[in-house]
Amino acid sequence: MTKDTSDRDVLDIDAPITIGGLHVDVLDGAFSWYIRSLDSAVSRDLDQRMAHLDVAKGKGKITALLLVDDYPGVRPSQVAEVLMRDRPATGRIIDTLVKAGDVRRETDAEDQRAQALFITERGHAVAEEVRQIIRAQEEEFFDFIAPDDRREFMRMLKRAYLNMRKKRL
Amino acid sequence: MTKDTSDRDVLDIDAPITIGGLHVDVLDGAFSWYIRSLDSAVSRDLDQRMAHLDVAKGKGKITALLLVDDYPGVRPSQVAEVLMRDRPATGRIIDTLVKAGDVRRETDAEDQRAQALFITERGHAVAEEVRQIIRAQEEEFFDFIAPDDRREFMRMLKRAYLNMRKKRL
DNA sequence: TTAAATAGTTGTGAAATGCAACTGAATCGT
DNA sequence: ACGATTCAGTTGCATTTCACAACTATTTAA
Repeated sequence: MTKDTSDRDVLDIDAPITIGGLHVDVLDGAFSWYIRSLDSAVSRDLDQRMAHLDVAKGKGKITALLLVDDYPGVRPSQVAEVLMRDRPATGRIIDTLVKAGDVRRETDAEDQRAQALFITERGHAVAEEVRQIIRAQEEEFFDFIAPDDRREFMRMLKRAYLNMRKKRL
Repeated sequence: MTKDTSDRDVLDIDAPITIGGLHVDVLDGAFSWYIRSLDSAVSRDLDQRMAHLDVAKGKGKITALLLVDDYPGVRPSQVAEVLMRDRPATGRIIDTLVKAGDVRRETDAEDQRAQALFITERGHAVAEEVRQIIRAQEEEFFDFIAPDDRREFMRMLKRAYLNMRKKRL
C-alpha cells in the first residue's frame, strides 16, 4: 500500500488513543470498533449538515433518494436489497419520500404487483444538494490523508464491504 | 447523476458493485456510504456471533464491558465519553451489564457522587469470549487483505476516527 | 384451475437515542 | 461557614428505528 506521508500528519497516529483519561487501545485492532464509531460520528455529522432537508435523520432515506434519482423506475424491493432492510422498513422510508414530494410511485407496467419509483423535480434538486453535502463532508474528513492514500483507503472499504456482503448473503 | 469521472475511476478499480441488478457505486461511491453499510453488516454479523451472550445486540454493551474489564474502577461518565453517548444511555447500558451479573457498581471512594465499575468473574469470562469473537470476525473479514495492507488499513481507520473525533468534540 | 411464490402494506412490539427534570454530593465565592 | 453553582448519575418521556408476522393482490407453476 502507499507509504503514509507522515509529514502531513497533525495527529500522532501511533500514539495511544486517550479518551477521558483511558487508553482505548484495548479496542485497537478491532476493525469493527472503528467502523462502528466512525459510523456514529459520520451519521451524526451528516444529520447536522442535512438538518434543513426533508431527507435528514436517517441513512435509509438518503440512499433511497439517490438510488431513485439514479435509477428511474427502480422497485422498492431493489431498494430494500441495497439498504439491507426488509420490505416494510423500506416501504416506510419510501412513504416519507413520497409524502415529502421527492419521489413518485407508479405501478410497474410489466408487473402489476410491483411499483416503479421515479424522482420528482424537487427530489432531484434535493438529491443534488445531498451529493454536494456528502462531497463536502468527504473533503473535510479526508483532508488529512494524501490523495493516493485516500484512493487506497476507499478501495479497501469497498473490498471489505463486498467481502462482508458476500459472506452474509 | 452527477458523478464526475475522476470519482468513478477511483471506485472502478475493482468490478462494479451490483446489488439487485443495480450498479451501486455509480450511485454513491462515498466514504460515508461504505462506512454506514459496513457498520450495518458488521453489527449484524457480530450480533449473530454473540447471540448466545448477554451482551449481544448492541455495540454499546460490548464496548462498555471491555472497558470495565480493562479499567477496574472506571466511571460511567468515562464510559459515556468513549461510547459517544449521553449519561442516561450509558447508565442504562451499565444497568443491563449489572443485571446480567457481568459488572459490579461501587461508589467511588474519593467522590461519593461517582461510581466505580468493576468486572465480575462472569463478566471477565464473557469479555474474553467477546474478544475471541471479535478476533475471529476480524480474521475472517480481512482474509482477502495482505497483513501489511491490513495494518495500513487499520491505521487509516484510526486516523479517520481521530480526525472525526477531533472535529466533532 | 388451483396452489405456491412474489410485491407491497399494515400492525405490533422491542430497543436505541436524546432531552429535560430531578436527587445527592462536591466545590467555589463571599 | 454557608449559599450558589457545578457535577455524577437517575428517572421519565417522546421519538425513531427496525424486525417479525399476518394480510391483500398479482403472477407463475403444477
